Amino acid sequence: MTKTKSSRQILSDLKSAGYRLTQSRAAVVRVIDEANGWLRPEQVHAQAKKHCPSIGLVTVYRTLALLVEHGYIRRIHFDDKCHGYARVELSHGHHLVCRGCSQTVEIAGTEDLKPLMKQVQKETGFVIEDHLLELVGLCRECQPNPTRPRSRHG
Amino acid sequence: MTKTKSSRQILSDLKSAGYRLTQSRAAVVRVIDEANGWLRPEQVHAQAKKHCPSIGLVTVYRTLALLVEHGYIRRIHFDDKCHGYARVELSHGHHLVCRGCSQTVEIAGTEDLKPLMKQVQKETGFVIEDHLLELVGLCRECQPNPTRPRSRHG
DNA sequence: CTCGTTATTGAAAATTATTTTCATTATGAC
DNA sequence: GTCATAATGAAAATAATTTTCAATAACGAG
Repeated sequence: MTKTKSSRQILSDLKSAGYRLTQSRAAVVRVIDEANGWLRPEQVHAQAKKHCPSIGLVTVYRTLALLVEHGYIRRIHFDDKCHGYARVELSHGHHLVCRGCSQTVEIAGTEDLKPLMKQVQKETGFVIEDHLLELVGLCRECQPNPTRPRSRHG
Repeated sequence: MTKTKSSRQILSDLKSAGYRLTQSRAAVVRVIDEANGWLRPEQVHAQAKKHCPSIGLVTVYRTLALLVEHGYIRRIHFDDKCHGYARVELSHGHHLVCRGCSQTVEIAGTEDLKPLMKQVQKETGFVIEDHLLELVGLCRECQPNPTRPRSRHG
């Protein structure tokens, strides 16, 4: 249902909104658009440099914030201090994270949440616009060896 | 189903696991136990000081990490850099965040996710141990005035 | 196309949550 | 009580993110 906007469309939207159409912004938007999962700011920066070699990490942060602000992308939270960013459509996929090896799998099936959302809307009066589900567990390979890795804060 | 362990029980579990039973730890565990929602490390520290005036923020962090490690509490993520911690039982409640005023509401009803979890386990081979659902929307009060607040990164 | 205004940028400094280091303290076994 | 050592607190270190500010580039007017 929620159709992701193309790079071009996002840029033209921003232009209409009064923002200047800079190479840096084009680069970041393009990177996000072409990625098929979430990216950390550093990764966005690395990729964006290919299209706009002079772009700085600071501008990446600023552009990401702009895109979040305008609802084109969504911020994703992780256990360590790093955040990730993904196109809005992608962030709707559920997240399955392995506690053992940290691999992350995207799972479809937002449909299953519909009834829950409806119920919550009724009970709380909130209008729900977005959701993010993170499941944590052990993948097949880590199950025989469920060592709890001294999570990245050590 | 998931019954929260009492302060006392957690402490005695830790003792059995070979950890020393210090005043600092007792204080942190007690604070977490008495809170009826999530707390940021700073808040835990402030509360814990009432029971153990000498406790330092560093020890709070260490104790929280210990409790997470052993599965007594769960870390919760926020848009800004601050994390929150809550008893496991609480963290299983779903999270409803208002995009307008940032208020966060805990909602029960993990049951609705059971079928989804089962399906995912079957499809992916993961053993799912925990989950975190964040719903984002607008609360009743913010609905008439859906100004997007320059999210806390400014 | 050129010029001027001004939004945007990059680099470096600043900020802030969290972690590490290490000398000191307090817990628990004897 | 005494002792070995896990645990602590203070300060320094770290790392992601923001802010500052002079330099640059986008784009509307001419």
